[in-house]
Amino acid sequence: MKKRDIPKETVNRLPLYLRCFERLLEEGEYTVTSEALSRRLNLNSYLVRKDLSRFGDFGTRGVGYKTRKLAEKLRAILHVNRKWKVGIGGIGNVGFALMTYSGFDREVFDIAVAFDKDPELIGKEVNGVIIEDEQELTRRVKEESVKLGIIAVPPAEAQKVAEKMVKGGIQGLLNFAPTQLDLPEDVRLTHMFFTKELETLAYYL
Amino acid sequence: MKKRDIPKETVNRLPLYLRCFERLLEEGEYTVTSEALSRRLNLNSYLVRKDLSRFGDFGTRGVGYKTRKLAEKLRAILHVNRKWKVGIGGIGNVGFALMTYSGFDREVFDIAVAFDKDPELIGKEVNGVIIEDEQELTRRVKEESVKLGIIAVPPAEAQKVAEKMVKGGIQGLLNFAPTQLDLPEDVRLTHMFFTKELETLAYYL
DNA sequence: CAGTGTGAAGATGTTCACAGCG
DNA sequence: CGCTGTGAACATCTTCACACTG
Repeated sequence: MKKRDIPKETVNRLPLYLRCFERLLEEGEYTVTSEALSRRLNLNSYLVRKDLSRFGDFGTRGVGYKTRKLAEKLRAILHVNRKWKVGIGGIGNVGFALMTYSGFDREVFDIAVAFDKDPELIGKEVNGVIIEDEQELTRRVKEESVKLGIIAVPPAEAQKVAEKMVKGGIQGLLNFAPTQLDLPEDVRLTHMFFTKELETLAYYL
Repeated sequence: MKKRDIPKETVNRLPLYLRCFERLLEEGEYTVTSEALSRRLNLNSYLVRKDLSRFGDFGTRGVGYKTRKLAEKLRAILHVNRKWKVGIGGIGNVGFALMTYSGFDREVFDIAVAFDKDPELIGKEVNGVIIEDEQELTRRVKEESVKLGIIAVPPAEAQKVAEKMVKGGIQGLLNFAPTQLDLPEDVRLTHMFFTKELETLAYYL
């Protein structure tokens, strides 16, 4: 089960499968076929089977997949069967929205620390978390063993804040600033860049 | 220049190239080589050249690309050399953050209409736009010829709101609700799903 | 002669057909 | 008998080598 052997496209789909199994469970469906799954996700059933089979023989021939079992397996594979502390840098509109976003499961992704450089914001509480001084970022992230970070500062400061996070021991970063970051190879980096997505949409219209 | 012939991965990179050319222009760099571009974007220079050459012979052999010319070409290719009206459904934390987000160029993506079903919000003004009743969505979107939409409502309502948008003539949708949408083939759909990205990061840690 | 543009080779990802198990 | 799991075929995307040109 070496991570290098799993296509990254497959990994990108795992959260979709997980969500689907969780929803099915809520709906009282205890088994599901690859065909039914593929219809829900707008994929091809061959692909669903290939993806899931990469991690083990989870299905039952002639029946399909057990929703409860698969949800559990996928949570383990994705490491979301535990709590991850998350640190946010920059509490502007985006940072604030993330701190108060109700879509996260706080038992999995727990926003434990938040930073800004604005003295007006430092010390304020948002959704149970006190905003701290950005100068303390590295120290506090290390202290709290935060491993996941979110960059929500303006583009000009993104690189600097990202470096502070990495220095604090952060291993995965979600970057909301519309700028490229130059970080060590071993730091996992994902971009969320609204404008880029709108531009891509505009291309096709 | 049929859209079908351009790999979608290339299209996904066009906004990155555009941003890079714009930045170079600001920095006073009037030409740039594929090699220098590729270093900025963490890509391979062969790929940069292949991507750009799909739309025409934009480069000058022995020199590189002219930043101003390429920025203009890319804006034309992406159709961001004009104003697009954008409609937002759902003014919760995410919708509000988007309405006040400073990263959009308002001359390109202009949030023209915003909707919510909460009577407390309807009639309020956010960043120059008055929030309207969600019941009016289809009519108003049609009236204003809005072609791009953003879904920022809770997942349970996303499908319904998306259908209203499509009925109003919207052709491209950016969905922030963590749920699959079932829409006509000809509506372009992109998902922005924070939790999915965090889960993918967690997988690799 | 430096740097683009491009056909061909290579890598990655998806679809298919069907063997094999419950 | 139905549905999974999987090698093989196919499609897509990236890298490479180099011809070509300003």
